Amino acid sequence: MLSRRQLYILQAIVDDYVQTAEPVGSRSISKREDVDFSAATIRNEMADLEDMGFLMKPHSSSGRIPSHKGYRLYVDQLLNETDNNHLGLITSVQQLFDSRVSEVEAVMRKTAAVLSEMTNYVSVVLGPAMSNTKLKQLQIIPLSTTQAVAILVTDSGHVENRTFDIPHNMSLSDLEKFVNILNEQLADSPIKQWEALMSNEIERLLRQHVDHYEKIHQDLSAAFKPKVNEQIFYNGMLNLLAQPEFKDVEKVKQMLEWLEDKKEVYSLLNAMNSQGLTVKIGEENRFELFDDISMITATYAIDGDTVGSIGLIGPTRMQYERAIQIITQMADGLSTSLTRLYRHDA
Amino acid sequence: MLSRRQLYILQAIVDDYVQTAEPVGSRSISKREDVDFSAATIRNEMADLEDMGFLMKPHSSSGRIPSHKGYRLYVDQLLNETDNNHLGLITSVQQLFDSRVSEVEAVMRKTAAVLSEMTNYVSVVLGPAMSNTKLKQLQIIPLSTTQAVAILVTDSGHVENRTFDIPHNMSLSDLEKFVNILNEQLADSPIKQWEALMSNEIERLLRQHVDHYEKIHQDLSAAFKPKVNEQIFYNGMLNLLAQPEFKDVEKVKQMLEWLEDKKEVYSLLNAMNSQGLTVKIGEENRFELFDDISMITATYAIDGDTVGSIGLIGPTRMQYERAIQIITQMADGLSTSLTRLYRHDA
DNA sequence: TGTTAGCACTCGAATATCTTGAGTGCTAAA
DNA sequence: TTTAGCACTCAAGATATTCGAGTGCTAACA
Repeated sequence: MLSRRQLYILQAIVDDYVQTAEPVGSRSISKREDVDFSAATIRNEMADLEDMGFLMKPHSSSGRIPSHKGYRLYVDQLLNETDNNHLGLITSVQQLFDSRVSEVEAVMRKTAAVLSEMTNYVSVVLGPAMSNTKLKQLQIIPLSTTQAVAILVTDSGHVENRTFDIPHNMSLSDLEKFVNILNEQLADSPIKQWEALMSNEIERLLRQHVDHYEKIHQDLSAAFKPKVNEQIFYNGMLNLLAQPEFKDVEKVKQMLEWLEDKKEVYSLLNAMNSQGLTVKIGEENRFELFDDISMITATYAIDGDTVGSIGLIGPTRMQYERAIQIITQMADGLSTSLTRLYRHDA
Repeated sequence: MLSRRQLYILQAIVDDYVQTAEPVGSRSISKREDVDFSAATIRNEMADLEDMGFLMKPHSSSGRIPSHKGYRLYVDQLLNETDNNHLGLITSVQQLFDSRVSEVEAVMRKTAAVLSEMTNYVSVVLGPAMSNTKLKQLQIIPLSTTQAVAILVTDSGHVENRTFDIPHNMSLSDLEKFVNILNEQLADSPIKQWEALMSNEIERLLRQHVDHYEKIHQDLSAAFKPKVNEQIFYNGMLNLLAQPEFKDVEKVKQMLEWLEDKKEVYSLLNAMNSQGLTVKIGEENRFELFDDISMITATYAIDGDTVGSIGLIGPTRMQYERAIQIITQMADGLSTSLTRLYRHDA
């Protein structure tokens, strides 16, 4: 068990290092006002903390930097004690959501923007999983004799559209019939049940009422399949470049490559989905490449159901306290905002 | 006027330097098979070329590199002479457009992706100016008693949607009337004329048939105003990082910042809009920051009318010949593909 | 007159050497 | 248990050294 003093020293080192990105020496700590023990004492404590694995030295005669284990302790134990309410932040976050943005996508984008702007880290926002939304209306608008647009509107106000070629042997009235049937049958059923519904009754109905159904089905099935994949929004990648840990172009490249491959980010974020606030430090992360990168995630909910998550990516040397405050606030605000947006059944 | 031999040497230097990014010395040129004059001769010629401003030395005892003027000459005179048809390229570019992608946005994205993949430079694609497209249909789909989605479909198959709050004092039947009037009046008129139309007859009609028009107008005008601003698609920013001219993080940062501010890129691309193929070398560019960056742009057209442009951004030390070939092909393919997409009046 | 070989000279880049100072660990005394 | 003191370490920065690719110039040659 760590003594009060040891905790103090660990905290001091993390705080210092987070700010300066330089190893922290015993003297610099002993100079603090509220420290009444000497540098030598601190050195002894440091040595102990190092033995326990909370600190490291970049080289044998340098100051200490926190190890991952050190950060972990800091985040888990030292942060909880601190006051979690810097009022300035809260209000400014809440303002964002009060300005009643009414498109889901706009809200997500804005969230990402604010998140990265406030923290100077990279923000990732995973759009809400739409699997529970229901079809509100399906609409076909012909553009010409050969092409038409299919428009899917969900009860959340999410709109998807796809241009498609009208199959040769399909008349306009056929098309209308086709759409009507789909509309009647699928309206108000959750998108995730479509596949199942489709293959049963509906298929029978269609086959019965629409000529050349088989052929048409092939051509159109793609157009009417909603993409359920949630979108990912980034913001503030440039912030990363300002950090000294990215002074090497090669690393920047790796990082950007990793971010560009959204699949990876997606699965990482998704994995955190049921866990509320999460702090992954350094190699705890899946992405082994980045030893000195941490990631904080938080989830947001609609009507109490967790539907997505937002994240912050920064150096392990991160302002955890501030970042956690901000991301928590954002997640809360996002939840409120989305719940309001989705609640049409008033 | 430059002699044949001087042109040859200039070309050799550009070609070499483009590949290696290292200053080119006289000996390395004299070693070429088709060179039957000595290094000393080349040195003399080089000195002359330098006097004329086509070459530079990074320092007094190094090999030569092309100056902007040198690149300019290379692009303007030396490239035109060469065979412009490496068959391999052309077919592979054309294939892309044969695969009948049917969403405009998808085509633009794909264009950007292919462009950067083939060249290893950054590609910029400016979406087609939609000012000539016409409204096909305007549709309102209520989500609840308080919210609805407005959907605009243009004759090009472009769909835009916006969620909005239904004004308190507006009944559903009012809303329907409202939409019907707009539909009747605006259908088949080009989007750019909307503003004008709106403020005249239509406003009168609306005022006549819809209660509380003034108040409603305020709330809804935003929802029905199409954003005409063309989209910008990038691709291949990572390619840049591989270039030695970007080994400095600071510069990478500047570049990404510049690209992120789409306004600038937009205006630059837009300025090129009426000029077909364009090659801007180094400081000829508006963006003075980047002395060693070149930009190639080409325009594409729908039915013969230029509607947008695509660009490639790379180091001044660029494979101009190849890049020009590729971008030209892409622009052509894009024109064909879009013309086909927009031509519904068959 | 144009071309070439030869040679002294230049200068960046890579490498080695020196210096400095922040920081440590250990010891011995308070 | 704490602290002062001191020898020791090592990265980082400053200087010096070496190396070689490349130049310009001169003089000889065709």
